[in-house]
Amino acid sequence: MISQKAKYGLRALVALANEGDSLMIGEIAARENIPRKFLEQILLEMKRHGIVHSRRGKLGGYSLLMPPDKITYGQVLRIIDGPIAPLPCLSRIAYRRCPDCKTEETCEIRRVFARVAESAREVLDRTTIADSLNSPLLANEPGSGACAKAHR
Amino acid sequence: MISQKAKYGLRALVALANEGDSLMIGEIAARENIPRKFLEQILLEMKRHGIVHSRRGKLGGYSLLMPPDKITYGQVLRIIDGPIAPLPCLSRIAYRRCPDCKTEETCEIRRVFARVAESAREVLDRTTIADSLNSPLLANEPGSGACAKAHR
DNA sequence: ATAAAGTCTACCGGATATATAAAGTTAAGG
DNA sequence: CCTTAACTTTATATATCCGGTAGACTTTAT
Repeated sequence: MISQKAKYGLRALVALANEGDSLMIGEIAARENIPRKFLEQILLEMKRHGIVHSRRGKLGGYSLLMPPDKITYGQVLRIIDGPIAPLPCLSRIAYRRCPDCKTEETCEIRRVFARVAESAREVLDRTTIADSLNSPLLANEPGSGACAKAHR
Repeated sequence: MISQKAKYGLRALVALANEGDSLMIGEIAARENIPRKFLEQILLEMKRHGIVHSRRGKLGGYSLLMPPDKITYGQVLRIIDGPIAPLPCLSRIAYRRCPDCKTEETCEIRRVFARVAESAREVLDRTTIADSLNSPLLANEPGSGACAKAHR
């Protein structure tokens, strides 16, 4: 299960992309039904990771720092929820050896979850915010969503 | 990430399948490097779900209640960790509506995670304990692991 | 009867999830 | 320049889960 926080974060990005312009936290929170103060934390975190940009003061707000088709689901999930891999010893961003488990190469269950991780990444790293837009305007260039759709 | 508990549970089942016979909790715990008392809870839970069988008293122990190629990874994970679906509104065993999210059909992120869930199930529901055995004796009938392997 | 196994119930410390609160900073507009 | 409406930062709260331990109890073979 992904966290509520990640769900909120993704929905906020989709809202920003749909708007195509800057939006205030309060406006996003209201539209997407997200607790306002919680959303603040989430957007802050995404800002620190260079996904969004903010302007302070009156007339402030958040806006995307990259085009929607460059922001992948995987990227966002890794920021908010951490590794996608189902085992620490399969994570690319936070590899840790399993403390039990004698040898990694012969671990019976590792092989299985490696396949799960691979197929999850296949979807999450190829699907972008642009693939979730309301108006399917720019979502249909060959690079992104179409590929992910074609593969299954 | 799957829980430590699920990892232990799967490894215990593989150990039982490799042995092909009854094993005491303490023996499994020692072989697989699992805290003994914790393993008790895990095996009990699997017993309640009809995966294993136990004998009490001296000469007691645990043994599999089904052939290893009938026990899927998905089955075990659902018992120990709960739903495989990344969103509650995508779970088959524990469906819950997302409390936020106005309409389920148009939820932008739901479609994406539906594909993740599908591909995870594709692996986990087709892979069995038999696919993880040491000796690849009976692991090669067409029904189970071979199919999962062929698909990617 | 006793030793050795599983069974049951309870508990515990730390981490994580989901927020909420309060006290700043910054910038626009009058 | 001062007010206001935004974002920022830090702290706090609370509930739940995770990983594990403890101890008393029941069952069975010898």
